Amino acid sequence: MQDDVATLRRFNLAWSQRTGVLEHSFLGLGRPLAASRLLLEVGSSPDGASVLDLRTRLGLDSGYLSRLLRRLEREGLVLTEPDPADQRRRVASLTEDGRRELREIDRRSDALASSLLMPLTESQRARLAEALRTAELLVRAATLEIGEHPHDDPRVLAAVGRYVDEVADRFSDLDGGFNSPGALVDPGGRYLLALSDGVVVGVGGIRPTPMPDGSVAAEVKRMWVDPSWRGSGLGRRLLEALEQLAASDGHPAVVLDTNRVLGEALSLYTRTGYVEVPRYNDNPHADAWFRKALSPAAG
Amino acid sequence: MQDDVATLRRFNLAWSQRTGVLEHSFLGLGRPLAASRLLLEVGSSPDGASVLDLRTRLGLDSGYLSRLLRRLEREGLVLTEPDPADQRRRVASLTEDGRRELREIDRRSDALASSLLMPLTESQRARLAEALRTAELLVRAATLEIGEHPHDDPRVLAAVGRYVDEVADRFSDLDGGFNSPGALVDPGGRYLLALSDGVVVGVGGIRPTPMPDGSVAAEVKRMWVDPSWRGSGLGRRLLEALEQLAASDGHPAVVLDTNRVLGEALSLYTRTGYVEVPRYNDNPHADAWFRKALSPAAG
DNA sequence: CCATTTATCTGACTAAGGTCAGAGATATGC
DNA sequence: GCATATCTCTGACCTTAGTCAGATAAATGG
Repeated sequence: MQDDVATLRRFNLAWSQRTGVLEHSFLGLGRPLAASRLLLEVGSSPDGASVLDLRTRLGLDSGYLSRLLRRLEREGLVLTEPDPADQRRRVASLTEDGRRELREIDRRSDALASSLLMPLTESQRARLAEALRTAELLVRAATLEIGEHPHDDPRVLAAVGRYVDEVADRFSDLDGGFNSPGALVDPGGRYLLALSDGVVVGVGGIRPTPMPDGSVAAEVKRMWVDPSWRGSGLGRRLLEALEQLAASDGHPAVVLDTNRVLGEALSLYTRTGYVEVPRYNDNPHADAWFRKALSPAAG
Repeated sequence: MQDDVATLRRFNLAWSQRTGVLEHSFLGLGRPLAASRLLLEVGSSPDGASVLDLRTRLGLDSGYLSRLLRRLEREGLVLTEPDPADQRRRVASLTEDGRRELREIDRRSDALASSLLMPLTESQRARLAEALRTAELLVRAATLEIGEHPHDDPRVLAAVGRYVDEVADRFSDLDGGFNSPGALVDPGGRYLLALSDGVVVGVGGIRPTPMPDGSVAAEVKRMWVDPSWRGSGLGRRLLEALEQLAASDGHPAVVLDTNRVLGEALSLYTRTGYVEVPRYNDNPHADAWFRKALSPAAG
């Protein structure tokens, strides 16, 4: 661990010395860094962003943000108009000049990144890119936020939708039951989202389910991990968080069904203490059923 | 290449968002960032640093630097005294309090790096550290400076010394000829250093050498790459730079001797166009001799 | 309809970061 | 020994970054 800390710090020093330039190149366009960042943020959503939105995303004081916006307006790069739905709010969007400016910033950042890669051979570049991909995934994994969200949160619905799309791809005979949006999430269930920089990269839910013996257990449903996040241990963390949720609801056990085609999932369950049990439901796409008892103290 | 540029930029964004905090934690000690950086820089050399030195290393305006130093002096963290060798100059060094403060900054940086690694499993941490090591090596390789330095530059002598130590380890019967410092570098030779952040990570030289056929060729001598830099392509780049140097001196060819024990070196030579030739000197530790003709236009 | 809350903006203020023009002292070249 | 260059410092000045206290206008709850 101490070695890893030293490695991280050494890397960070070397990296920031070389890419600090990259950040400051925004200043090369004769604009303070904060203004450039704001321009980027306004441009990140195609239909503009509300001032409130920008404030939370950039973490700026409202007075400061207001002045920065005035500056970009004076430069003719953004346009702010009242929000028709709520006249107190204002939405900022890029002008044509603003979009051009954004492309220029993008071009410069690309050029700088290119100049850093240029001295390397093809195979070195590939090794570097691979290392950076790995490092990014793991650093994101380390700063992931797993939290509960209401069943009707649009992000929950969207994530479950992606889960269903994937399942539908694997079991092509499956379509009927999933076509109505209401069937995707259970209003009686509780859902967790894994967010990385505000982007949903994983979802999972539990819902109370009657067992053949008359008891009620928490059933894990709709567990999905973004393809680019597989192998990062996120599935395991989601599962553990769901188990905690179930325990805090007083459930004696967690159950789930799966299909043996999904090898990774199967091995996750057995590795984390699940034991195979007889069929407890009539899901036609399942061919394996698991159960894990929860310690009553937990939660 | 375009993909690699995008990967680099994505990584940089994710990384700087998470470690910007790390930088700003210096502010946590109630001191502006510039003052903390100055403190670090003063502390980096045990005997203190001249104001001139600090100015070039940090790239600061002399007036600004002066004020920052006064501030640290007021806080009792550094002490500046006139340089006995040149009374115009002043050298800044840490006080006992300054060293304590530096340790505190170090401790905090460690704690922050730890907190980033904490959520990861042991194996994830190891993977991340490995990726960061690779990325650091390659990024350093991309920003390496290879340049000529006088044969009596102390850094050249030190680097050649390390080369000799290593050779002496491999050929234990070798000691006599190398013991006098003067024998290590040839005043008639030209030497290249590879510098990463000012640290020597490789060396190589050429010197005119008479060939059996009466012509004179440039002989590559004292080529050495820091162990942590092997596999980064540095050897090849040094060799190419030496060839350019030889060509600019008007030499028709580059020659070198080596020993078959040094497999990596051997394969570098054959890969880059060297062909084996008969013995051209009486080096008792060599058992292979190579030659590469230079195109007269080059240089 | 009125009190309260919400969203944005303006004005006043502060610290940080940095530049520029000399002043003053010391070293160096001739 | 004198002109010139070098090194550090102070004073004046500027922009950037950010905070805080209201003012204003629109929405919301009752």
